[in-house]
Formats: sequence, C-alpha cells, structure tokens
Amino acid sequence: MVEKEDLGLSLSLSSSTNNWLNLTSPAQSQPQWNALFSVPENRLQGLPKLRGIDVNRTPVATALVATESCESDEEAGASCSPNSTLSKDGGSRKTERGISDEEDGGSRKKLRLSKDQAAVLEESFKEHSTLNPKQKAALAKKLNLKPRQAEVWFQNRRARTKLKQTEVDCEFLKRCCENLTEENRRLQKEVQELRALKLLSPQVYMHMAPPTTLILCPSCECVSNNSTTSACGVASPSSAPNMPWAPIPIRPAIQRS
DNA sequence: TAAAAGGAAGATATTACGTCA
DNA sequence: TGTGACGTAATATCTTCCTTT
Repeated sequence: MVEKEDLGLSLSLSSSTNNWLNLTSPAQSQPQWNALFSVPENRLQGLPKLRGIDVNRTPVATALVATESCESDEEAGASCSPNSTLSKDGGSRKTERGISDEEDGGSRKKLRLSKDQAAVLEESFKEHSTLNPKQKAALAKKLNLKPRQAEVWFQNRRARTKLKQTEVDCEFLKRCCENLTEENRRLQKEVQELRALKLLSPQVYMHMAPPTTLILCPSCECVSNNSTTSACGVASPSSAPNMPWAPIPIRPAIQRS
C-alpha cells in the first residue's frame, strides 16, 4: 500500500481514494513529523519511575498473559479483537474464551513504554509506517513486548500522524480560503473601477491593453497567465495541442460600443 | 469471467489508565 | 490531597482489499 503520509497534501480521509484533492501546500515540503511527535524530554524522564514498577513485567505483564493464546493466533495471521466483546457498563471484557479480565485477575491496565522502547519504535516508524508480521515479531522481541503491543503502537502512531496532517491541511485550506476571498474582493473592486472608467471615459478604455487571459491547468488546476506554460510547468495549448486547456478571461466581457 | 463469501489488515472511534499542573 | 486536562495504550468495530470457490 502506498504510504499516505508520504503523499504530501491530501485531505481525503478514506484509504484508497485520496487523490480527489491535491494541493500544493507547505505540507509538500514534508513536515518533520518526528519533530512534531517527538516526546518532550521532560515528559519521558519521569516514565521509568512509575512507582518503581517495571510496567513491562508486573502486574501488567501478568494480565497480558491472559491474551497469550490470542497473540499466538495473531502470529498466524488472525486478529484478536473481532472475537472479543466489551460490556459497555463496566469495562469488563470477556475474551473469546469467555474469561473476563477481572476473572483473569485484573482490569485493563496499560503500560507506559520506556524511553528506549519508544525511541526504537519511532525509529522503526520512520523507516516504514506499517509492520509486516515478520517485522512485528522482530520488533516485539527486540523491545520485549507482545507483537500485539507493537502493532497497537503503530496503529496509534499512524492515527496521530494522520490527525496532525489533517490539522496542517485544515490550516492550509483556511489560508487558501482567506487568500481567495481577498483576491475575489480585489477583483470585484477592479471590476467596479473598470465599469466606472468605461462609463466616464470610453476613449481611454478603448486604448487599454487587452484583457489578460488566465490558463487553467487541467492536471493540477493551477492558474497561470503565462501563454505557454502553467504555473505547475505543464505546457499550454500552443505546445501541447491535445491538452484540454480552458482559457479564462479574467476581465469581465465589457461590450465595446 | 463475474459474483459471492470470507479473511486479513488497516482505519477509525472509543475507553481507560497514568501523569502532571 | 483532590481534580481536571491531556497523552496514549488498548479495545471494538468498520472498511477495504485480496483470494478462493
């Protein structure tokens, strides 16, 4: 699968049809996601303490053992979650074996990954945002985690990346909207001025330069007033006669009588 | 060859826990 | 010391893609 995070700017939230809108934006310069998501040092420093408990061992690890059979299934390619159910009222979960976490000896606990574990995961994520089963197993083994934990970390990491990207895209579109609104205002004003000019002195108007023509590039929809190439560099009709170019006269058609 | 069924994997929504101000 | 906000691990469910029949 194409890594969507690498696609520059795309607003679509669906997985396979995210090419409906592609805009040149600051995001194209590939934001430094790792900088955006880097965990503040001061936050990490407190993590290993955790009241002196090695979160990867007890009692969390003990509770996680309850899902061990599930993990082994997963290694064979099966997923755990569709077979488990959750009672919404108490958060008491029953596994496919019919044993709730509480019956297993503990409610849902969550561990904090150590600084080193997080760093390794981050490094791995830099290389590839998804894990194949082999990579998952290797990474889990390296970090002394369950494969499911590595998988979950990557899932959440992808979600965070996408959320951040969406925020950036949203900001960019806001700015686009503001710019277009301003441009529209300016053009409206220009139209009014030209209309007034035409009314007041038709002779001066007749000697003005011909209207500028904007070219709409069909591939990227950028607009250019260059007669041979669009802003994106795609050749215009004169050099590429097969391109479905659409010249846009920007000055309103004013009858010259 | 098209269609239905089923599974795998990722995306998304939500919950729950730990930390900090 | 209690509490609310926040980050994030974990879970549940949905969606998409691919393979098989």
